[in-house]
Amino acid sequence: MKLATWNVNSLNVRLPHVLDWLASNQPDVLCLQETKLEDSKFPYEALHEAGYAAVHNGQKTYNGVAILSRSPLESVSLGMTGFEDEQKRIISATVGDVRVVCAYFPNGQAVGSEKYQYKLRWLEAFTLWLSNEMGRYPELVLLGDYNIAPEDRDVHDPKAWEGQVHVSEPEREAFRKLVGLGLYDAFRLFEQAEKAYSWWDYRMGAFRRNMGLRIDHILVSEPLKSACRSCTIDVEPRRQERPSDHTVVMLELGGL
DNA sequence: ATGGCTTATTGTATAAGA
Repeated sequence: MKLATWNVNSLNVRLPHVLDWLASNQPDVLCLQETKLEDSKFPYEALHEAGYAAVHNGQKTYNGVAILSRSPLESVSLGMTGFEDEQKRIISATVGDVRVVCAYFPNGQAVGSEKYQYKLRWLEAFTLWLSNEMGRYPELVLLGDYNIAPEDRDVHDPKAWEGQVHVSEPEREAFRKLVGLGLYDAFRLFEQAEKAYSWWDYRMGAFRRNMGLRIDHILVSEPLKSACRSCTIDVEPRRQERPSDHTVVMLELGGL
């Protein structure tokens, strides 16, 4: 079973990229973030023609998450309980025996800002909610744009980024608490090349110079840990014309 | 150098992303 996550930064703009990527890579599941579409504008038909069922939790202009799957998506749920939020950041569904949670974590804008406070509150509520979900669904995968680089090795220039949003200690602590529920960063289960990132700023030729952050992650629950066969970042989508600023992270699970 | 790109909005400048 092959699962992947991709913050597409507008599915309206990136639908051709997504269709190309699906055709080339044939994943079983693809999670999308920042679709920036109302549900009524979601391209169900084009994805169906490509062989994928889809569920979407979207809104105009901002946020929006979707799960695409070649096999049926069951027990779909939108958002999380215990946290009132207008922002559409979470969608979950069961595929086979695996619970798939697709999330677009808040950006946080700047340390100390209102959006940063919202990010920390959201993280606390999300961790509590996910803990309960893991009780209900032991085989769980959490894929998405976490907007947190968990360690300095996930940052191209840790000194320049020190204390900034995405790497600040409260955010990293929240990430560790999430992992502390009994999850594993699938990317770090395997030997990886140094300077592996999933996002690069559009400006300053950041991609060309590999000035990036690893902020898109796949966490797996304990019962799935031994099923992990590989976890890789596919930089190809970032090389294309008119790319998203994020690229794809992929997980292969065996024996499922 | 607080810029630098990209996207969306009933736009022609502003907000947001990371």
